[in-house]
Amino acid sequence: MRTVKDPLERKRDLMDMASMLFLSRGYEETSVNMIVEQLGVAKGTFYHYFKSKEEILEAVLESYLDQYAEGIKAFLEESSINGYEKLMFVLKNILSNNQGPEHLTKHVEDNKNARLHQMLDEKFYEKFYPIIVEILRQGIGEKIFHLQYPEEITQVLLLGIRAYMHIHIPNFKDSQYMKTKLQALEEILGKVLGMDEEKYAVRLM
Amino acid sequence: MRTVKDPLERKRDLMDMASMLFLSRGYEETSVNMIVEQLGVAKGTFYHYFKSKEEILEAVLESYLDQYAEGIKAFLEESSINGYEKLMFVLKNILSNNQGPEHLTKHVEDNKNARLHQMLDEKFYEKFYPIIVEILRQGIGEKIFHLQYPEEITQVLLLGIRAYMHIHIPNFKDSQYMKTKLQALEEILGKVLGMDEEKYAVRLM
DNA sequence: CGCCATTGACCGACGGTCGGTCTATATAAT
DNA sequence: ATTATATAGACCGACCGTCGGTCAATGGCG
Repeated sequence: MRTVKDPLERKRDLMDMASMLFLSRGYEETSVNMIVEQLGVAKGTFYHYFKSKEEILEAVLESYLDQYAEGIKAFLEESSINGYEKLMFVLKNILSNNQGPEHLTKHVEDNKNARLHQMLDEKFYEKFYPIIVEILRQGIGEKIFHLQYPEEITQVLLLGIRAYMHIHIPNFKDSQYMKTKLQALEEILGKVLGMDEEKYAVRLM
Repeated sequence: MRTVKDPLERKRDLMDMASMLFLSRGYEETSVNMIVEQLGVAKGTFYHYFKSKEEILEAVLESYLDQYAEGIKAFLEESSINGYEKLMFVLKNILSNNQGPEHLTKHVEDNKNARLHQMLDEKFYEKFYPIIVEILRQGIGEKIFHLQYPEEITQVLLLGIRAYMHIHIPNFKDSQYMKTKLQALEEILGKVLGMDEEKYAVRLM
């Protein structure tokens, strides 16, 4: 049987199925054959739309992170709050984002998703770096933050926090453990951002 | 032709060859066949010593990082310097360690080494976390550092700094760029560690 | 009719397995 | 002390299923 679809729709179908399988079974453990079999299309169709398995991974992650980041950017632009409030909003959002690929993927062993995580980290950084830098600049202008290297600090924080929150060595059900992590983060951020402790405090909870 | 060797030596040979190939061609681009062909041994021999390609990667990285961390530990234990000096020593060492796998691997595209880097990061963290925490505790006892969450701060810093130093977006020959990165790091560390600015300053260069 | 989305048989390379061989050493018999 | 025998485990390479990827053929639609 041969069904011709709107190319955009077909591409979406492929990406959706790939996304589902990557999340439930891991990237390496998902074969191109599985994707096309589940969809009932031929392998050639897959390679008509994507030139490699890695390319569809990139497309899936790009699409996900674009949506995510655009949502946040839209909110920030239409609200006129200060840098401190913006930063708290974004950080809380990121930290509570145990929805999304990272979370759904958690039950799959990491070693079957090395490439996925690497690419996710890259794209996450790529999308959020400009947002955070902009916020820090605003906060510096407003004399709320006091720091000399907003770009570099954004880099360390973005990368460090992400990796930091991914460490779940102990029973990650333990909410006390998470609480301590967040408290420590508050201390670190307060210090690094150089905020006036009397007027502002990092509140992540 | 069949040559029987001391098993430890054979294992070393396999690990050395694997290491060389992983570094020069990348992990994914190195096949088990290449390793055994270069050594002139049969594939069965490889699987007699390692139960998977991934296992030899782990053995190689474990061996490398063990050596590295043990060297540092030995130095720290036989010297009786304060926490501040110890931390500077370790940080400089880590930062200048653009020798070692990370550096040698740089000319290979990262996407052919996702699993290698993931595992390297894990093992790096695993080996250095206890060292840094110990140093921070010492420095706190000596009233040099002032912070509440040495464990968590070590986590963020270790992970953040590593990822941070790996970003080489612009021409990484540009020493001014590296200098700015290090200056920013100095500022961050100074703040996070809560050091008395008059007596101590983070000096990474 | 011409275009291109779609098909699925096909390919080489890969990681990994397996039945079996060879040799060095320990043990027992002479 | 010397020789036969048994055991362990290092070593071999043909073989396997699966994978990502290719491509010539073909069917459907503007």
